[in-house]
Amino acid sequence: MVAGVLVEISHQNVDRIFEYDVPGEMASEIQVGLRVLVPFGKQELEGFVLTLSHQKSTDKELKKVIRIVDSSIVLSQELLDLGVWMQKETLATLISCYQTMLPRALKAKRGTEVSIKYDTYYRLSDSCPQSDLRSTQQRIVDYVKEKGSALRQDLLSISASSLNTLIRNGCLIEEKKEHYRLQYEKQEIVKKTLTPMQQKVVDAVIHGETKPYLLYGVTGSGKTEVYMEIIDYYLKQGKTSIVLVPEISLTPQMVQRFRERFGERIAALHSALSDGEKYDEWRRIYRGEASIVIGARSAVFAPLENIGIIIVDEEHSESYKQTDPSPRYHAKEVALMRAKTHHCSVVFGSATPSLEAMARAQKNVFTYLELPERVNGKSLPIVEIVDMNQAMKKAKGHFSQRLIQEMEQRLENQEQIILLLNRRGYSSFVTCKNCGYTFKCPNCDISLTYHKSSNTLRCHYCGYGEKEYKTCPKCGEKSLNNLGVGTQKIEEELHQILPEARVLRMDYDTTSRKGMHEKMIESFKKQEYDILLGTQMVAKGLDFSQVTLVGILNADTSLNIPDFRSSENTFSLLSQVSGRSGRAQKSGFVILQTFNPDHYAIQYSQKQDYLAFYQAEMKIRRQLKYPPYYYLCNIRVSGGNALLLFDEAMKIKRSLERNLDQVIILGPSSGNLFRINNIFRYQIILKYKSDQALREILWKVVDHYKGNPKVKIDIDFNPSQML
DNA sequence: AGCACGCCGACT
DNA sequence: GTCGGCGTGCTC
Repeated sequence: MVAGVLVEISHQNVDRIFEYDVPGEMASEIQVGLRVLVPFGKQELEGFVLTLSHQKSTDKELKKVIRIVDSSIVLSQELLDLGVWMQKETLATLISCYQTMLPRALKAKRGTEVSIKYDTYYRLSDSCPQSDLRSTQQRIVDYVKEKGSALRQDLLSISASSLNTLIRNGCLIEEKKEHYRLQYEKQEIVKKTLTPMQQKVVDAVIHGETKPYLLYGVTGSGKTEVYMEIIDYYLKQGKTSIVLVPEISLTPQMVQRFRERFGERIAALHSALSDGEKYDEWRRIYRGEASIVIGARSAVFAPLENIGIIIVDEEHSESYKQTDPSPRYHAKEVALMRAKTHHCSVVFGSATPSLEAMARAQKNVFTYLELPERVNGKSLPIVEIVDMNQAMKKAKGHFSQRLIQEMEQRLENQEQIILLLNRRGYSSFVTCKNCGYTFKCPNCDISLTYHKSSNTLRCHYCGYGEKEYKTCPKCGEKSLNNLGVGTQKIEEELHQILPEARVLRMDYDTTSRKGMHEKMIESFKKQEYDILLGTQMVAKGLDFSQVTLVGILNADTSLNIPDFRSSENTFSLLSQVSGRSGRAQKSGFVILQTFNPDHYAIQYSQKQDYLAFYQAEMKIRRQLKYPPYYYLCNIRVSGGNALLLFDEAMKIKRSLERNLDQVIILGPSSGNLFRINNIFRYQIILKYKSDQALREILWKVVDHYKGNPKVKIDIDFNPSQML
């Protein structure tokens, strides 16, 4: 037999099937979707078996498969097909598509093996006398009899010596069972009664057409309950579910809510798990032991069969697009593709739907559903804008008089406050007030950022660092200015303004230790603190009943990012964080400090009017030919020689101009990330309405440069950001 | 990605 | 004359 194998190297040159001879003794075991070890040139590599046949398709002598790695397949036919689709969609290598579908422990890659852990169990043998044993032995036998099969550790705790005697006498038979690193306690099943509006949405999905749905639900409208009810319906039909959430909202609390309802039917896949734990969860899913998978982007590849529903929560989140390592896939598109093969519906939920999703809803590609009211019957919080251009004069640090006044009142009433420091697109670079000198990375054209914890200036792109300077290296003046505020600075200010307030600071520094994030949330919930101060991470999903005030310290930093989605992202962030206020009995209030009080994203945030924002933003997108009116594609050309690179980029542009019509071609431009780690880059941006010929032509470009060490081509369809 | 083969510059 | 640069090509 001949096996067609795709080896583990992600490179255009070898991203194709290589054929191997299957030795006779392997013929009965080998299957498509298994990993095998094969000789490849001088090396030995792992690869996936993609085809099996009785005839080779080359004249060359075939080498032999060395061994089979897996006892059962790691990629089903569905996932193998999905990979081929992804490869065409993203123009990445096929092997990289398969690698991203699997937990690290199963990626065809040598040296990544994670050992399965086993527990030892005992059951009674037929020859075992049921009575007339010594008393401790009898206790063990009774215990095993009652349980059917008992864990060694438990029996040891009764009596080690009696256990050994029983084993020696052949009374107990040893069994090995897989030990999952994560153990779940059985939960009381909690089910909340749905409001009529929630029920209506549930009915629409489970009894309606099999198609994608967009669920627009304001913050606090109880979307999660709706998801769970839908999942429950399919669970009872013997079907499985996928729930995608942004990594940032995949908190233990969130998983806990699902576990309270569905117990051990839940498998959670998130970055906090170790490789071994992820592998265990993957195997529970694979074996059908878990039928509801909740996880971030890559959970869309969960090895489920018979999927009944796919839910994408916080649909607007940019985290569903993979940017950095290729394949640059979009989990929402993968979800739609899997739904198509499984003939199931998809629910995209958000309080601020992406323009793309909303536009699809308006064209009835998605069925539009809404939850316009909060479950507690309260109206959305009132948002007050403070114009910082005026308020600066009387402000203390970053706090306007109005905000301080409101905070004092909450402290008096023993209510809680959330403060958001919008750090998106924010950098704390160091400049000289005297001569304007800024510290830049010697390898990248990027300003260095000040890191207080280590007292160093660091480059975010390559990690280069140098110690902090006291004087300007150019003019020698002692007038270095640390631009940009961190949460630490704000915390210091708070202590001066409200010395009695108990402040909890939550940012990447304080939550990086494992488990800190949830600890902080718990202690804030218990009202051990008055004020929760943090970055983006305080905006999402948190549900604190005692929070009645949200203060947004700087609403507009994210407006200044040179990206066409900056308004959308700002509107979304502001809506999300405002929604943290007034979630229980008390009404919520929001103070929004801004230097751009007239900007439409700010204005509509204040009014909490998503639809009006949507319409305003759509007009702008149409004028500027941006999504959802046009698709975007970013072609990145990078390499070590800037001059040669520009020539090559121009060649690509001209060739695209010759071969494509009705496509707008911009660039090549260097952008502000021109040089990173001494690698230069240009980008060409395409705007297009229909992509019929585009992928084929771009594939030819990729093919032309494959193996060229001087020019690297990276293609990103529908990029999430375009800096 | 690795690794070998091959064709031109500065050395014992 | 040789050692070694990295351009080019191949891996079933």
